[in-house]
Amino acid sequence: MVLSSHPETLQDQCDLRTVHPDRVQEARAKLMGDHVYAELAETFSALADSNRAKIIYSLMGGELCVCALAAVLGVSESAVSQHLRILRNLRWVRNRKHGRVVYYSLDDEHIKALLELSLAHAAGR
Amino acid sequence: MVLSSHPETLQDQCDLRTVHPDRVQEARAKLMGDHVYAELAETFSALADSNRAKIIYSLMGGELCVCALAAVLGVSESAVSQHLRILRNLRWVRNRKHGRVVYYSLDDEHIKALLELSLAHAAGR
DNA sequence: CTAATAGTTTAGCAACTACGCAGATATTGA
DNA sequence: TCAATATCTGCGTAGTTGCTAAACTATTAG
Repeated sequence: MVLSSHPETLQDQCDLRTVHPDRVQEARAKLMGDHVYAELAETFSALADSNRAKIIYSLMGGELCVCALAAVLGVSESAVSQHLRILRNLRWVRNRKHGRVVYYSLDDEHIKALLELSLAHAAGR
Repeated sequence: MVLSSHPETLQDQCDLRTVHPDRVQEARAKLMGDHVYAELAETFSALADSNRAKIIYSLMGGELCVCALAAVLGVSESAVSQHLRILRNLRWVRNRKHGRVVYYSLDDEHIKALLELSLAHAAGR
């Protein structure tokens, strides 16, 4: 989409508070509540770590227990456990306890599409 | 998908290095190169900030200059400029210079779908 | 040229994050 | 019950991030 009040002359300066307050007002009006963006950021930040990305990708092949994930990633079980807690709190993964082993699996069908879109974007560089 | 070697008995302990090394091996083999996950994380981390999410959402309504974005978000132009650099480096936005005004707009059609998927995920809580 | 304006960059600081370590918890086999 | 195992939690440290203030660049008006 192109701005209707598209600036074409150099007189269109950026002192928008006096020249284009309407454009700012329009954009402000379209914004949703702050909590929406906070949630968005929180959701994405769960995926913004390479080890968590590896965890999710590994879980696409089926559920895995904590120590298997630790072995796959090559980090401590403690670190994996903490990553899994973050992912679990945001409902990206769920867990199933079997004896003293806890198996984790993906909990949302959106995750695959998100990864694919992100990879597609990164590939276009 | 369900594990083919799905553990069903308590004898299936988690000492995978001796009991289920194959499962770990399988998952390790499926992993892509480290740089892929680093890129994924980098891509998502660009969206993992509420102000950057607001910037992107604002730009969906059309291009805006830096000071307009600053006014919309209610933060300094410097802060906006730094956010825009991050988004630009990852090709989420592009800029167009007109006189001394720099207009930013979205540079990737994937971004809308990503936000929608993330919002859909967050909504399902 | 000079002053003013829009934007960028840099330095510094406070807040946050990921990790390993050590200890706590939960579950099972003997 | 006791020892072993799998996981989780609390804590300290190193590294990262986002913001402000100030300096710097680029462009334009006079």
